[in-house]
Amino acid sequence: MPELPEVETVARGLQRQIAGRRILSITLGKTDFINNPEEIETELPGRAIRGVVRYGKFLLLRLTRKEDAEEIECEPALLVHLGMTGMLRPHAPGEPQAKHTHVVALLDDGRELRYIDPRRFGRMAYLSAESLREELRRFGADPLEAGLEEFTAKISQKRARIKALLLDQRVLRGVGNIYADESLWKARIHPKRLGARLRKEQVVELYRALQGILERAIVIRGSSISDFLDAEGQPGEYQRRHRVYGREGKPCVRCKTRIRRVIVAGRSSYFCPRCQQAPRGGRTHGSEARKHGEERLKKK
DNA sequence: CTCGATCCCTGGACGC
DNA sequence: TGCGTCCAGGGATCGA
Repeated sequence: MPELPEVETVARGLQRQIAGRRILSITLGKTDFINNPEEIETELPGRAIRGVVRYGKFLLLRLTRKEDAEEIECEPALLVHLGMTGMLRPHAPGEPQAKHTHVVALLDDGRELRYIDPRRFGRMAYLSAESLREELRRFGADPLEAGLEEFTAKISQKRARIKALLLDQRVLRGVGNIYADESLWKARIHPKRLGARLRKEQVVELYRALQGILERAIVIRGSSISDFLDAEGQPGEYQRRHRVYGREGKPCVRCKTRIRRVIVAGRSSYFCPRCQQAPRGGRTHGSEARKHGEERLKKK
């Protein structure tokens, strides 16, 4: 499942592999995950891929054409979200086409840039420079670029659960379920704690944990779960370093307590019930606070 | 503002 | 071996 480290890995690989190549033609398969398939077909051929960068969990392929002015400002781009199972990488000429190949771009060196996505949870859109700017405005700070002050402000002003905040792309862009759980475990914070109720030191811990984990994961090319491969067809290694994600019932590597799984923000959330203390009281039905309140009423 | 529920989609795991 | 069923999950959307 491509999150920030996986998408970063793919972006770097694509940059190495296809930057500078010109697109000769486009062949589309299923297009229900593409905003504007007609424009992809008409606008991409003839354009060169100037560069590939990551933006949150998106891949941004900057496209250029001789007629385009020199300034990057007016260059259009292809925005790609890999969803759960999306893969984007160049294939050698004649390599058999995998099932669920939905977009094929023939490059000027004979290779084919193919988008493969069995579940089609991915997204693709061809955007003008202007609509691209507008689109990207909706997202929060990059967790690797954000300073501690910005991170603290984003987290401690919200009353939502910390797990929901980490997953919310308007708050921070690029964090997904795996790295949210791993960071919370490392910082010893329960996923249901409210952002605004975290102590300052906990926010600092979380900030460091998140950055450290993301950076480490990028170095070893991300986590390969459900067949994730990067732009060079290589799997990542970070899944071997998962401390909580997917480890329900197994002992916490810090304290041996069984890892538990709960649903937070609609996602499986793995945590250690001992290292990551559940919030007191809270507003989940029948809380301690309410019971005390009722008792006090009876006394009076 | 924040929540949960629902939908999208397919492959893989599991039970019989 | 072959069914059927359930589940995974990012994001959009909707109603509470």
